[in-house]
Amino acid sequence: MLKITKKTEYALIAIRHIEENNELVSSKEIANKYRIPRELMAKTLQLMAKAGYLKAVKGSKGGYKSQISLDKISLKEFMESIEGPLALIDCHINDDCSQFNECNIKNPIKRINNNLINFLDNISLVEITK
Amino acid sequence: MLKITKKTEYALIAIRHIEENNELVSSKEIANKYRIPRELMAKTLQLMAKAGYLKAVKGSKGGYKSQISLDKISLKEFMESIEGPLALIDCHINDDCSQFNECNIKNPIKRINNNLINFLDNISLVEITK
DNA sequence: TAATAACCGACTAAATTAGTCGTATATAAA
DNA sequence: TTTATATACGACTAATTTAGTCGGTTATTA
Repeated sequence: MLKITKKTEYALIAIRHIEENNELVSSKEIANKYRIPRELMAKTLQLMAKAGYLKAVKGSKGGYKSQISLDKISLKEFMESIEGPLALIDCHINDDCSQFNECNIKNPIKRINNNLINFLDNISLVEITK
Repeated sequence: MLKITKKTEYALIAIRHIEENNELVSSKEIANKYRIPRELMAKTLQLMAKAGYLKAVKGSKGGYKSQISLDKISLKEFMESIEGPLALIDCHINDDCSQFNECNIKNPIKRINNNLINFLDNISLVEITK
C-alpha cells in the first residue's frame, strides 16, 4: 500500500544518473549499472523522452541527455507523467462506485488526497539528487 | 500507484459509521449499507478489534462499538495497524536489493518517505468524520 | 552494410489485492 | 435445549495490477 512502482523507481534512478552525466547515456548503460532489466529501462526512458524530460538521440553512439532543470519539476508532475493521475482511491463518484451515494468517506478522502498531492507537488525533483 | 487498499478504505468507512452510532453495529449491517462484501467487512472489523480500536461483542445481537477517540489516533497509525509498515519502496538495503550498493536514490527516497509518513502522522482520524 | 541504439506494441509472468468458503465459538431468544 | 445470529480465524480462489519479455522497425555511425 502507498507504494511507488518500479517504473517510477527506475525513472528516478535514471534521471539522477543522467543529470550527473553530461554525455549521452544509453539505456543499456543504466540498466547494467543499476541491474535493471534492459527492456524495462528502455521503455521507461522512452516515456521520459516523450514527456519532454530527456532528449533522445537514435543510432549507434546514441542515448539520452537531460533536457530540463530538475528544480523546475515537482515530484508530483514527474510521477504523473509516468504513471498517470495520482489518487488514493479510484473514486468514481456518481456512476460506477459500488457504494452509490452511501459512501461516507468520499469528502474526507478527497481532502486528504488533495493534501497529499500538494505535498508531492512541493517536492522538487532536485531532491532526488541530494 | 500510491493507492490505499480496499481493506483500508472499508476500515475507514466502518470506523466513521461506528463512530456516528452509539449502538452496537454488526459487520452485516455495515456491509449491507455500503455494499461491501460481508466476509471482507467482517475480517476487517476483526482486525480493527484486535488492534484495539473496537470492542467486539459475540453472539446474537452482537456487533462492534468504538473503543477509542478518533482524535487520539493518526491516519498513519491506523493504516499501519491494518496493513503493516508504510514505505514508498521495499528497499532492502544491504542484503537482497538487486541494485547492490549502486542505488543512487536510496537516501533521497528514504527522506521523502519519512516526510510522507510524517504527513500522515499529522492527520488525525477525526478528519475522516468531517 | 554491419553494428548499435531508440521506438513501439503485444505478450507472458509474477506479485499483490480482493473476495470466498468452511468451520468453530459465543450469546440471546424462542 | 435448540435455533438463529454474531464474531473469529485460516485456507483458499479470483481478479487486478505490476513487472518483465519478445519481435520487429527506424535511425545513425563507422
